Amino acid sequence: MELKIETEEKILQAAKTVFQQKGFDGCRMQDIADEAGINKALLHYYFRSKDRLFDAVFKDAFRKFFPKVQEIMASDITLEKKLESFIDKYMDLLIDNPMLPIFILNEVNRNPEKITEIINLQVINPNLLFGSIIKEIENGSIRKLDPRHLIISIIGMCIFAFAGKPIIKNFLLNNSEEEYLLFISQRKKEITELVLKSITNIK
Amino acid sequence: MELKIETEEKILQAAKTVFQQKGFDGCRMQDIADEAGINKALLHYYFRSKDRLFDAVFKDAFRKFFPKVQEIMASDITLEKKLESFIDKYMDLLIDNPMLPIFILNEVNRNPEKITEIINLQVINPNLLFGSIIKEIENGSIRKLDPRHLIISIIGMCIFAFAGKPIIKNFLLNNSEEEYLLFISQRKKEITELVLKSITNIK
DNA sequence: GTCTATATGGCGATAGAC
DNA sequence: GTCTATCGCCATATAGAC
Repeated sequence: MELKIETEEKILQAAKTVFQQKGFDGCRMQDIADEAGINKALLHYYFRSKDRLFDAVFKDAFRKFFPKVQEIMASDITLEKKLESFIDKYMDLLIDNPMLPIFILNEVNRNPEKITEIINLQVINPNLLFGSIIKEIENGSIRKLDPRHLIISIIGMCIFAFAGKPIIKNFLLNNSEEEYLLFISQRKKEITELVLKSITNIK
Repeated sequence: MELKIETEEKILQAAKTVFQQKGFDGCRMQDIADEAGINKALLHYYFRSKDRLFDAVFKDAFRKFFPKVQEIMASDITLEKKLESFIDKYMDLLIDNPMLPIFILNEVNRNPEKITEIINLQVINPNLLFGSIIKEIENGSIRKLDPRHLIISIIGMCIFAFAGKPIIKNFLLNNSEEEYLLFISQRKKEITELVLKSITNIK
């Protein structure tokens, strides 16, 4: 029935919202039922247990956490453009899903074994990007650096602006939501500038 | 009595360990009692409630999360040396407390009001560092940039190496703990290099 | 498929003996 | 100060009517 599918989708959507907000341990099945506007028993009818419902949500979120960068990386633009494009797309993703980083990082640290299962589903090929970077190093067009560290640095700079929101807001921005939004809107440019400056080969 | 103090300290130590590992919601009073090698009722005898015990642990952790940088920033060394010294000390702190970032970030996001209470205890003066940076910009010795973004970038780069450990290990380092430790040991130098390159004023 | 009612277990907290 | 035993509640999960 269409109604069946609609309900299942409604549950997944509600679960996504509540799990991301409160985390697995802090979330109650009742919270999800309320958010979905249905009864608690229906959750178990569709997903059998809290764990299974969580898995469905988590796998989706985890996939999203790693943006589709294959097209960017495979394309024929300069490394600078690739990095700029990556930061641009990743920040957009985080703006739309501000709780995603803290959600993923938290669950993955509380339950590190889980990630090992998921990795099999998730075919990520960092070598495409790494190859791009190494080539530029050999060209001499950027300075010698470890591509893995560069990527981790970029992701860290993007993520912390969101995972650290309450801290940033309080200590740096007078606890003003408005100033925080402004800060986030500047962030793309600031990160891109920082990264591009940092990889230049001028001594 | 000395015994009293010893027990209280034992509880705090155990609570710190377990809360950081599992988070407030995922942690059970029984877990802490086990870790401390005492009875569950004793926890309530000393700290009355889970909330109060958590507050004691959290305040301590939060204070630690912001390293004492006053001396560094107030000293008479170059900005480059200041940043290098900050990264050095902060990374050392995180190496000793690898779960600290995910713990703080998680709790602060789940309960953003809490930070507003704590901020009153915590006198942080970012202006000391910011002033240092702004002066160098006016000197023309570093490029024009927003000091706030620079700091958030540095902290993000440091933190993500730890908060993202399971992900980094799995996707970048063949799930090898040994390689991860190596990666962390290189990280100080990589971040410092990246930061110092990024702020230079050469076009 | 969706609901109400309930079983079952676990957790925070307290009472009370020693 | 430290323990055992227990209360009272709340969360997951199921039974069963509609």
